[in-house]
Amino acid sequence: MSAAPKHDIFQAIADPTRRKILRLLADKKLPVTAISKHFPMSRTAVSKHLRILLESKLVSVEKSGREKLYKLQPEALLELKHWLSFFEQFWDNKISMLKHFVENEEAGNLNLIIPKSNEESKDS
Amino acid sequence: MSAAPKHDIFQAIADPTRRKILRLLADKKLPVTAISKHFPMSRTAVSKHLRILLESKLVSVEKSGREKLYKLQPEALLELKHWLSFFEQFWDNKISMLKHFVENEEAGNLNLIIPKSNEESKDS
DNA sequence: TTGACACGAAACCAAAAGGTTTCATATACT
DNA sequence: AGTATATGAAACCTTTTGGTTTCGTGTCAA
Repeated sequence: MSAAPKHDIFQAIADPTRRKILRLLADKKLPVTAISKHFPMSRTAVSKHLRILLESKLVSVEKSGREKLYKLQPEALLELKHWLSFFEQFWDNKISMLKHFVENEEAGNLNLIIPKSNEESKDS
Repeated sequence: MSAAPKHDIFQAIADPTRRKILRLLADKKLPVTAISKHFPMSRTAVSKHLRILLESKLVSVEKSGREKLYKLQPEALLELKHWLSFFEQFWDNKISMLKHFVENEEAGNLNLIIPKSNEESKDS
């Protein structure tokens, strides 16, 4: 036994409930009971979703007294990001190309200058 | 009728077969039979996967004689990208923050200077 | 030490997902 | 005209998924 993940990240985020859980955990660590307040289903059901998120490393858990605090582990989304980056190459917009470059250089030799925007940015 | 999607993009990419199909279509338009050559399952099964990809707008189809050519529609992945960008905010690396900025400014007031890299980038 | 709370495991169930085979239809080839 | 190719629809089957309820265990508070 060991790291055979059983649930990959793509499966993990396929379910809307699980995506919403991830959003909730972005704010702060939460125990199961608190999380399940946000859903029209039993605590046990939410618990099962959390197990899947755990298996795919999207959350971690930490015991605190009689509670178990679940915490977002956003780094796990890197795999998804990487997968996406392959396709960005095909959608023909300069910004995406820039980002693709940044992705692959991974914090290499890149200078960035962000001007202090004293002008309101008009969208479009 | 109409755009009630039934299959969202998250579900669509949850299946490994469908992800592989997307990769194949990145190279070029292909008919079902050609695609199914790459998989240990029936053409009909692949056809069903394609229907799901169609429903989520990840591919489009174009009739050509007796064939139907399936084509990648990478823009559909924007939704995924957008979803991801929310979480990048939480993963603490400067590059990701940069990309988050780029994302939200949408080609706004940003100066980028990419030096001609005469030095090999050592991955740390 | 007794009771209340927080939690996951187990057994169960209905519906959805992912396959199969068979069949009908449209197009192309000769 | 007649045969071969390309495809999707239909009916069917099995496994997985997402939910339920019930129960046992650990922890905290009196």
